Amino acid sequence: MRFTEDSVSSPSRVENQTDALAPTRRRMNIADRKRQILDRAIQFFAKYGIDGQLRNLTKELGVTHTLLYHYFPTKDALIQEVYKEVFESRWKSEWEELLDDTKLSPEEKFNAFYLDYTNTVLTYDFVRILMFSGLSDHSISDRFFELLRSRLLPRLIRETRKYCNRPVEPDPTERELEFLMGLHGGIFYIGVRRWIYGQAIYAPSIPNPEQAIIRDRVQSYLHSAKTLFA
Amino acid sequence: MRFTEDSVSSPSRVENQTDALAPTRRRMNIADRKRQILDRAIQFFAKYGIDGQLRNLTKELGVTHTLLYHYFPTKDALIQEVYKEVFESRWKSEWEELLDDTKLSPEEKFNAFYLDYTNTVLTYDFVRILMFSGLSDHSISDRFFELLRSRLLPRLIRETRKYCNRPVEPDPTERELEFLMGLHGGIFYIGVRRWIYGQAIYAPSIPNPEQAIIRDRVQSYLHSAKTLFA
DNA sequence: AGCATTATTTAACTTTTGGTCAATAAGCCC
DNA sequence: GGGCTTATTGACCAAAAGTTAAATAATGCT
Repeated sequence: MRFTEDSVSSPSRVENQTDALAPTRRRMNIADRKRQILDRAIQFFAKYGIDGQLRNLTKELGVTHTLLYHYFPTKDALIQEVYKEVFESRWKSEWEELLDDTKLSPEEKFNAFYLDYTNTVLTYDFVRILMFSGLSDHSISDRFFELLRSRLLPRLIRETRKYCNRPVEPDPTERELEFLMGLHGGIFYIGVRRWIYGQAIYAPSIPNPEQAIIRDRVQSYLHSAKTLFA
Repeated sequence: MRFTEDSVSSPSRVENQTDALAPTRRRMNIADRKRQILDRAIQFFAKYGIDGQLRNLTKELGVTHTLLYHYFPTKDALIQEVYKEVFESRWKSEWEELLDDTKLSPEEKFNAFYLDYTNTVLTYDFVRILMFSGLSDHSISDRFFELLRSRLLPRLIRETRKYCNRPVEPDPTERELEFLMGLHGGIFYIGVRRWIYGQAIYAPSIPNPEQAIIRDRVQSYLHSAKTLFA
């Protein structure tokens, strides 16, 4: 009922065709077709949620919904592959390298990391599918947060401490982590506002607004950490 | 398919009954029943989303799904009432009064407001239904954000400026608003983590953790605003 | 050109699910 | 306690939506 899928795009089969009139049909390479289905499924489920109907998804592709069963045994299997694709294949190992770089200052690292994180993760597909999956079963989204928790947060805390001229050794305290989550959540919320609540974020008066926003918040976070954990 | 509703609670009709054996049934006062349905519907749709099935909802109430149509003309009408209830009846006019209070310092106002806001708005029902509604059609959640934008944000910016000893008159700049949204989003993200991603927030090592977390972040926000907008 | 393979479609099945309506019975009034 | 009102139910409908199986035809190979 919700997530209406009325205005799906037309079949659009007439592409790269010599004869534009003939209803050019089928026979696509199996790997390409699977790839095409998966790509479209990501957009589709991001838009309509996992309750979106297969018949509408395939209508966007210009094929019959039964064709899906040639590539995925069940709808749920397709969705699992969508999750896998979105959550796992978007993780950048460069982030860890960046945060471990010895030539950058903590502030530079924070700025660079969160700018790239924003551009990579805070996309329409990612934010919405993460939200849909969390709402239905957070065991799926857990895998992504586990990466965050184990790979990124410790490094960000370490850099915070370096910025504050504090010793790096002991494990992050809960208070430190929560304070960091304030920054992190505030940035993630940018994606929520934009892609879920449909709010325009970009302030026209600010040049390069995304970067400026992050810069303000990072500076605030680091500066406050100095006084907060003194 | 998603949002499985298998483990719904049993009918549980045997309550406040003299004869516990007899399958005690029907005839509830019409206002009470409607109230009861609405309350349960809020919980239900918060848990399973608006695609949750009426038969499962009424199973939790111990009645047939057709009974709903005695109180609500259609499923959508019920959902609209759920939205109305969740979004409109939880708005506290006290928040505006609190922020306008002349006897409190800006910092006290921020702390008191966000603590109460957290306890009122960042509930299971509210956060999830806001998210579900945003994902399906943000025209609904817009109403809530409009309240936020027109009633709360200007006051929070005003208090920020007072804290910074800056003039209150001109309209909030986009940079100021975005910086405030960093705080606000970080706090809302507490609810997202807890109620959508199922993550435990509370740090056992911190006494009264919710208040402490907010205090840290508010102090950071205000303090940074001073240097940021100098 | 003809044939074999198999991607794709057509038709059909099944379950789910919102919704309707007549039948039933709980509670109230006299 | 008999009857009236109406809350509640049970049987049923139709459309939606996942899934299956057989039929069709595009493509590659020889």
